[in-house]
Amino acid sequence: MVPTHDDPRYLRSREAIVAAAREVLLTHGPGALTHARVAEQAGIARATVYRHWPRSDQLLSEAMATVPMPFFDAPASPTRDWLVRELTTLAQQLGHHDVRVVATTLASAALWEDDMDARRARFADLLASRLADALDDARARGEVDLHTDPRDAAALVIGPLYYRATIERGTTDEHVVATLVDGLGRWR
Amino acid sequence: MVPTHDDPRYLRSREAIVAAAREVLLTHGPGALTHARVAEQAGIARATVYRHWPRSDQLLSEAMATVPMPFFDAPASPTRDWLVRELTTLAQQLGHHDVRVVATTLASAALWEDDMDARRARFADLLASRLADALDDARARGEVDLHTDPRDAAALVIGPLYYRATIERGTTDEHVVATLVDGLGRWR
DNA sequence: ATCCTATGAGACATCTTGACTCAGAGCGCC
DNA sequence: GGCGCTCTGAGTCAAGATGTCTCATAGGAT
Repeated sequence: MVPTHDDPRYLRSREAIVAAAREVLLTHGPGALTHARVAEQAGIARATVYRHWPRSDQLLSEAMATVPMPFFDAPASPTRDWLVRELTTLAQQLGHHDVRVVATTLASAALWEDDMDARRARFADLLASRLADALDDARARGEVDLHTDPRDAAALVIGPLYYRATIERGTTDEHVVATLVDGLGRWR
Repeated sequence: MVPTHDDPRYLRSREAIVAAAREVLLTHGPGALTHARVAEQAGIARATVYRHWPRSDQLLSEAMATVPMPFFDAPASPTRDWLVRELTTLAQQLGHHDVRVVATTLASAALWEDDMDARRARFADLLASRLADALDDARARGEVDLHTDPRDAAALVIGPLYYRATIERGTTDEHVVATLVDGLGRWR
């Protein structure tokens, strides 16, 4: 009666579809993400794809969810060193094609689809919160005198990396990361 | 024999198509930009749209070109004041839906289409060059000691505004702009 | 071995896409 | 005003895409 969803055949198809959707998204872009194309890439029947994800925007959601996006790790002390490490990692991840695809697709799709916008909001909020918390903590410990509101910090330090990666299509070096961190406030 | 291209009928159709394409792009997104939809929006025959722009990516190019994008004006002195003015304007323009649509569409489409990537590169280079030139000039006049390479300045100051507008979907206030400008170097 | 469920293969109607045709209207020119 | 020329509107058409449905069969639980 009720669909099981733990049938090995079901899970196998599901995995094949997700992997194929991911592949299509990353190599041909969100515009190429159709049921037919995913079925072909996965080597399964078109009807099966429809059974799992009836609408193609769900397919896109799923495909995007499979690409690991950069987040801030748990803060460490001293906060300045932690922040430099995290931003360097983030800059490096933004150098990867997969991450750029998902980031730009997210920013673009969020303007037209509600669930994509919700995903964007969660993503932005998570980054901003983690950074703000770490900075609040550093400030409480007297490690830094901030020049700005901690909630602005994400835009201030991630923004340049993001712009560099998606608009200028280049990489960000260590020196720029250090400049960004020092721009947040006076570190002791 | 040879198509004229200054026939009033031709120009009228062209204008109607461009306006309609712009409208469709801005209200329904690049995915909705089809010949049929543009024809309907423009109130003209579908075949006419094909005659003017046979491929739909050309339609997208045209539509995007109709939206005025922010650039830096000619530098004024003192450079710091000019820069604050320009960045404030830029932040305000990034608050407009039209500009966000074109910016995110550009970043996204550039990953999949060569001419979009060329457009992106021109856009990024123009912004970076104008800013770098203005900063070089300010440095030569002794107005500023830069902390970074002037070619990095665009990412450093535009990046946060761009991130704020497209990922966090918020506005940037004057104080943040001032922080950004002061982060570039020591102004005299 | 038996039953149940998911899949594969295909049929099917419908919609979309891009090309083409042709009559008629709009425009430049005299 | 009248005469050509060219562009447009409206429609047709074939090919392909899209979404639904059916049914035989294979995979897996018991």
